[in-house]
Amino acid sequence: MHRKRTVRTLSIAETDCGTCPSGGRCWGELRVPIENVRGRRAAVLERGELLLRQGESTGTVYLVVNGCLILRENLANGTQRVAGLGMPGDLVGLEGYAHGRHAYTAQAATEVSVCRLNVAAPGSGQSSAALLERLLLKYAMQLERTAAPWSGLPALERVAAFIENYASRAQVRRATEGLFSLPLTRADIGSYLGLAPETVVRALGQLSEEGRLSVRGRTVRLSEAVEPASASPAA
Amino acid sequence: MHRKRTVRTLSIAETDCGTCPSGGRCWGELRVPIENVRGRRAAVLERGELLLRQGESTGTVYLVVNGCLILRENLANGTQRVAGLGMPGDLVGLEGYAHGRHAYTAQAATEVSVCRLNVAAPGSGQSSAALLERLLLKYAMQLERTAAPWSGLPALERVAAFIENYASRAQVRRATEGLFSLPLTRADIGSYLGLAPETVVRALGQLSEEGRLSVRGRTVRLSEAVEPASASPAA
DNA sequence: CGGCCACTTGAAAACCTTCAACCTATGTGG
DNA sequence: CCACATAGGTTGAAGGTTTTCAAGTGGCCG
Repeated sequence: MHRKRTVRTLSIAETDCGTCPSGGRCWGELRVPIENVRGRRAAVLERGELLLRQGESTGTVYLVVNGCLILRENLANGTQRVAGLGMPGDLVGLEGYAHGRHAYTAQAATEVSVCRLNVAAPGSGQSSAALLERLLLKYAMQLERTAAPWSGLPALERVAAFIENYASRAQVRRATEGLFSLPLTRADIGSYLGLAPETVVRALGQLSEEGRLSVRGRTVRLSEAVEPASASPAA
Repeated sequence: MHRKRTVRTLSIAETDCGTCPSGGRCWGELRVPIENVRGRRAAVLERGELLLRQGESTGTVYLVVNGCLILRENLANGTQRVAGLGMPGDLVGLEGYAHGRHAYTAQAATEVSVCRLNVAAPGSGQSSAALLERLLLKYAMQLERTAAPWSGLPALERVAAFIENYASRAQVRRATEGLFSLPLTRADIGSYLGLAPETVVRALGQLSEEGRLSVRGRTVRLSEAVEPASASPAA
């Protein structure tokens, strides 16, 4: 194909959401009038162009005005998946803002116009309130976690990912040496992961057999961090 | 069972995150010191207690300090699913804040302690910046959408839900009478939904046959809102 | 002790993926 | 203007995984 990989230095103009032709529609059905929010309106991206790339370290946050962005994520095992869409009104680039590094590549699926938002860099304390930054950061992290990384995976991996994820969010490890108690029933886990309870049972059993963890009832012990799995040059 | 459905009026005390025993750990690995954030520390919820209920219309936002909350969602068809977990550092109750109505019921899976945050009601413009509110609202909506509603569904329903979701986010309907162009390949849709491209093809075909929509290539027309499917007394 | 709930296990059925072939539209070069 | 190349789309059949159904175990509490 001949997809243009350029991120043109888009023609940019100061805009005030109050006077923007979209009439604040991008901000959704809010009950509050748009007044003080200002953005930099960037011109249209053509189909195939990239707005940002995974790994890039810009803190720019964009608001999608029109069109559709595909958010593609390169997985550690070399495969790729579509992690989400950027639709009118969505904010894109928050992981870059929160972590200084974009979690996915955003490619225009149609013609897309975006606004670059004027958000102070995290930690600078310059923006209207320090609280704002803080909540933004929180949210970005939460969002990222919610975008379930176990979407297309087989049941075994889904359960494994869930356990790992739970352990990390529960801040296990340091304190308890990987031994902890899972406060969910098999049915709850299944409901969360989109699996039948029986499948959760069998997956846990198999993970036990494989030595990736040990389970007895709701007590789980994680095996040593067997997590690298990254820069392997396999196909 | 004998689960206590009470939300006790918890013993509440003003706290400053800077002097809290958790030492700001709830806020995660942030690069900025916690100074101005204040919360109201609520006492511990016992296992089984509810922090908030789906449909309730309070605008309270909580920060989980310790423990694990299960977020349960009652679906329109009468079934229930686990929509997520509330773990230490997570914000809970933002849908209530954003829409004035909680999207799920939060039940304590372990002993849980939370802080009630002092966030001004949306629209009041009282908080440190109007921008703050706005970003919060945006985020809450985005979060909610990201928590893919098609998690455990069969392929057919997943594709149907995706199309509906796309159409609504693309703000179709009004303008185009349900006729629009899907800017994704079958492979992209599959990758997003965790399905094989062939499965997407077949699902679209079947949805067409069933009259729920019509597809030709990337052109889609939604049928009349055939969405009620709610209060049917079927088993 | 009996009941309930969570958990476990096995076998059959349903579903989805994979593999392979073929079709269609679009754009390129002759 | 046509032939060809390519990416996307479609269809069929085989195989694997997950769900469903059914039965049985174990622990906790009244």
